[in-house]
Amino acid sequence: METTGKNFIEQIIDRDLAEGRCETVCTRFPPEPNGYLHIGHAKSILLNYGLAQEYHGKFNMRFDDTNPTKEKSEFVESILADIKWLGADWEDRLFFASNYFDQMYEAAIYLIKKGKAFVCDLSAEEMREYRGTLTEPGKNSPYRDRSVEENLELFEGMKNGLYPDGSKVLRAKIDMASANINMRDPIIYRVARMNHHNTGDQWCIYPMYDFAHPIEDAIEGVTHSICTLEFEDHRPLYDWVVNELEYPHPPKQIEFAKLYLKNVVTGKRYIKKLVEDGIVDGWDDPRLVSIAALRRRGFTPASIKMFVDLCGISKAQSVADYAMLEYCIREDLKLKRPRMMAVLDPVKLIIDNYPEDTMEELDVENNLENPELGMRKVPFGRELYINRDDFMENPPKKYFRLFPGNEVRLMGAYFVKCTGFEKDSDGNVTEIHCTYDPETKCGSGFTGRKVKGTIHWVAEKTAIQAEVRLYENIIDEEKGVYNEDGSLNLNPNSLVVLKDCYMEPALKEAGAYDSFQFVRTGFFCADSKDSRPGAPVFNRIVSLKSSFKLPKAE
RNA sequence: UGGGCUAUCGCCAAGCGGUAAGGCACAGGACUUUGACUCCUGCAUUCGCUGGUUCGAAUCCAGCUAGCCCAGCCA
Repeated sequence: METTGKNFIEQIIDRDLAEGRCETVCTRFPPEPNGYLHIGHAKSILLNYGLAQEYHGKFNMRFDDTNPTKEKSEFVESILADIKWLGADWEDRLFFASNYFDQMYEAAIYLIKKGKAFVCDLSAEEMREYRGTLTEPGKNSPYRDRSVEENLELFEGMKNGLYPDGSKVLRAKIDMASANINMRDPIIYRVARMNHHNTGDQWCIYPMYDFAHPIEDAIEGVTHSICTLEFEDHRPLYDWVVNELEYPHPPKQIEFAKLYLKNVVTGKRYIKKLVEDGIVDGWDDPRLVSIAALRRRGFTPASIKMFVDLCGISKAQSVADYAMLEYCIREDLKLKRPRMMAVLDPVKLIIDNYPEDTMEELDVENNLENPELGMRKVPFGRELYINRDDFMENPPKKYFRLFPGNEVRLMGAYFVKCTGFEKDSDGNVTEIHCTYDPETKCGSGFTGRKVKGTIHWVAEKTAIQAEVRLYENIIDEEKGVYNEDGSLNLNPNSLVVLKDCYMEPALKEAGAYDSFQFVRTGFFCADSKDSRPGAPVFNRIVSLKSSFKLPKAE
């Protein structure tokens, strides 16, 4: 389960430490508060936090809030809550890029004085024309050679609100002929009157990411600034900024591949659109893979950590199998939680030789693999519900659940032998009849004979009935969530499956029954909104992994 | 026809010149009060392709090919 070697980032850190480029390690997670976190962010959070732990360094939490139009306080709250839930601890180091606006402004002035930045009056369209294309170099702005004094005055004017939005920008003076478009005199400050969630109306100029980010890292003493692959082209600019600003211990940017999940909508942009279009109920809709949704559908922090570790860190574009995520939650829960019985798609089972009007309380182990979880009482009677697919009128070979003449074990109870069944006019099985053998009671030590099948059941009289919403993950990655014309490429009606469900009464004492976790494979899950730590799990959490397959017809 | 990055089993992923780890998935078998779990077993003569260097190459060199990212006053 553990990988043998260190990942490439650890190798870089080891080298930096060994060669004295840094003495300690400081990482950070710097989201823009413009949406909820999802499984991909979990990778970054756990990577950064894990590295800090591993090297006994620090992990900073920082909001990269330099573009107020998209940002909201609602998102900073949810992001903080999700990170806490995941278990990453920033201690007392919660920062906002917006708190560094003064220092960024000073840094810009420093650059102007060095002759490395200039105020440009080109319009956005003109700027685009001057920038050149991927294959052709750009050309210098006519404002590029303004004097330091003029630039200083103009920049101060920008800050003081002398110029309308979009009329002037501050640009780094680098190289308009660079093959890297990011180096073609990039904009580092813009004029924009926007209300900022943190600084209000204090500023009418805002720094751009490429200028702000390295400064934020440098101010905080971040040693390794880990981001995703699409920023590789920005690294030369990142380095340019920390160099020109002459920071004594410049931070280093390292890029790694994002995490994509097969058959699942990953990507904040799509998730956001699904939420905004009302296709899903909200950011925590269980069909999504936002952290909030994952939590609601019953995933644990440990399972997500395990998943991220299993996926590994590399620079190769990768799409993880959803099966891996499911493996992690099964693995995490199987020994920790009581496993209880429930019946979906119920059909009645009547034990003809069991006395009417009699109920008995059976003692059943909560988790066969972990006796420490204790026992519970499960009521048993003459009439039960079993899963419809646990019975077949004409079973194929190697079907060893219930069929006429066959004997199976009712889990935690007795052996029962099928004696017959009834159908309605449509041919649907309405009830199944059987007889039980009192000697075969569980725990009695009966060894007289064996059965191949064990099925789950719930006593009719005491069953808790509920409608369970099973959700199907949204999306087939190959087709995309949205078509090119913007229309939705999936049928919303197929996403939620309502199931009539009967559960054993012990669940009531264990908590609300909607905290019962139906973590299961096949892209289904149930809404576990109020899932508490330690909530029971569906007894067949693992057995549903591979349900009985019919032999292939020749 | 520009620049950057990537390429090892169906999916992740180690490997860093000495003769292809591991996990998921899958397939057999044993065990079994969950067709689960657990336990065995199998699963790349081969590392995108083609050449070259070398006693020896997934690892070095050259040339191809494929995929991803970049022309926001977004991050």
